[in-house]
Amino acid sequence: MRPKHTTLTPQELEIMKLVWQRDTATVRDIYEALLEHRKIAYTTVMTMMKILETKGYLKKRRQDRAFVYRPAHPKNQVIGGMLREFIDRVFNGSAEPLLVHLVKTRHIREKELQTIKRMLEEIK
Amino acid sequence: MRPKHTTLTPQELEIMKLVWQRDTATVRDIYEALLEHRKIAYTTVMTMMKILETKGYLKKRRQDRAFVYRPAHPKNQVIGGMLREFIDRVFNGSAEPLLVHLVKTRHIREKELQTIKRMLEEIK
DNA sequence: CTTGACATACGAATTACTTAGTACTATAAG
DNA sequence: CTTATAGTACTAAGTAATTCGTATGTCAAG
Repeated sequence: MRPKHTTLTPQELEIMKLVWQRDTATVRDIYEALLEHRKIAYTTVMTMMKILETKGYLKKRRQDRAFVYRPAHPKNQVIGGMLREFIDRVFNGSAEPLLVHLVKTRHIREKELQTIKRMLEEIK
Repeated sequence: MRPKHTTLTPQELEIMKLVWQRDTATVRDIYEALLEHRKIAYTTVMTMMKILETKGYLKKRRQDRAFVYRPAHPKNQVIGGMLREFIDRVFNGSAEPLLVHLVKTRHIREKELQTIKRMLEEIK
């Protein structure tokens, strides 16, 4: 048996990103946005958004004939959860080895270091 | 159709971690290690390791009656790939918003900042 | 030689994820 | 009123991931 994803699956995430961007969106809105990047059927988007609703990531409200969806949780919270899950699964819960990778692959450079410094200062 | 995972799935990762730890391992080695944390069948482990071999993550060699497996690629390389895929998928390829999350959730503190600083110095 | 332990090979079952087709309904245009 | 349009509901189907059972073979102990 395959264990259920506790966080967003790749396709779900793709849709959620678009909804967060718009704050409210219809199936058609998302369908058209996705179409710019790849072939996809309208009903596929509908199914995904229905799933996202039953999973508690989207709320819907009827407006005229169509449903208008909006995020049930802020982006930061959901993405944060995904990051936490990733760190737990891949790095056994500690961020430091993750940082090592980021530095060695040059994802972190001086610029990003300044960002971190500034943020740490602000928190204090 | 669901796109094929280019990186390790959760269960595959769990096994790979144990193999990297040991450098070489038999199905029985991994089976016993996994058993300490959860109920699992011997053949399940065998199947997973066979899959990992066909996917190119493990190499096997017969020794007496059993196969001895060893990693086909260093841990750093594979984990690095997973991290890259995650950053691409979740943060559209840029590490900075990831860092923002790490700071805000207190995964990065002064200690980790020093680590980064030191590593950046060494690379220069 | 027989039997038990242990290994692999093969295949099946279940659930999740992803995609999309068909049927039906309601509104709007002519 | 009829028809085209646009929406939802329902169903189905294919692939991937995960788990494990059964069949089979080999070796060593008694």
